[in-house]
Amino acid sequence: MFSKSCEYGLRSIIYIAQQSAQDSKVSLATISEAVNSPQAFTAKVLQQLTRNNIIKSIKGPYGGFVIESEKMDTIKLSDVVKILDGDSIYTSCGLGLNICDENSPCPLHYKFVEVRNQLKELLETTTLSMLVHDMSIDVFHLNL
Amino acid sequence: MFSKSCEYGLRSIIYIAQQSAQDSKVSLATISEAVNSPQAFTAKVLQQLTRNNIIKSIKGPYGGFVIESEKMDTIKLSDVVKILDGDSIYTSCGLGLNICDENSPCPLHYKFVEVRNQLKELLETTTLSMLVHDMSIDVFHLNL
DNA sequence: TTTATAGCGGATAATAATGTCTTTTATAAA
DNA sequence: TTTATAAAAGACATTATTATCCGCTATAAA
Repeated sequence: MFSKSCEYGLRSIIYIAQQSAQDSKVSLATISEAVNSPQAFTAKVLQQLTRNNIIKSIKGPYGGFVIESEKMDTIKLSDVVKILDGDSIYTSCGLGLNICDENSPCPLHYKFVEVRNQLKELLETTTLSMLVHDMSIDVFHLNL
Repeated sequence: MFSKSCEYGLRSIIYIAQQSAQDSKVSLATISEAVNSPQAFTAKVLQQLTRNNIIKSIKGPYGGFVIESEKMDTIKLSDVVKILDGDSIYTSCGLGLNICDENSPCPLHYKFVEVRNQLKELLETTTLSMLVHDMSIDVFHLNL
């Protein structure tokens, strides 16, 4: 479904969001430990999210990553996916055709559109604050 | 979504099904031309489908690939996907976790299950005969 | 101001996916 | 039986993805 970069990015950002909601910033080491992802590789992913103003990085001792609280309910999962994987998962043809739309559909087009749209809907309607507030951390995990 | 192998495999098998329905077998060269896929690579994919008894290959002059007519309505798209990509697309966690189910869900689990199930449903309920009979070849294409 | 810390950036390595080429095997037709 | 044809099989090449390493930069605390 998603690339490893995107999987690590999504897990990381959900974790950072949970921690930022409690006013605690988290280091790369803490994040990669918490979401069970390779540290150096995760660093690259977080750099991309930082450059794109999704998260804020703080250098130096006691540094780490945070998400500013006012951004929590504007950042959607689709923003993260778009940065890390592009939006081809929910725009491109299931059979891999370059041209496939209403006007010139592949045999699976109409059925595929439904699946794609449901995924798109899911990613575009889920904000970080929803993931932080609607879910108890006891029930939902990020690291197995 | 799917690997290139799987995309080529699906396009090829739909094309072979359409031709077999008209009692004409098709060569690798014809197939890769018709579905716009790299010939040698497509050969490997078709070999896998042959070994798994999805299609039948005929060697020698005037040889090629066919699908036996009685198989047309038992072969589902999910069979092809399973052989070429496994079934992880509609079984595995969106965040890439190894353990993620009802008992131990990731934060996206319940929403993801819906998308996965819709995809699963699509692949498991679409047979080759459906794709051959319900669709005019004039409207639906396989090669752009 | 010095020092230790933690993220940044670039280079490099390992692995997997994608794609090609060449030889062998089966077979239909002459 | 010979010959031409087309798929099978295995080796090889290329590219993309995933992953690691190291020196650099910023910064908080002593």
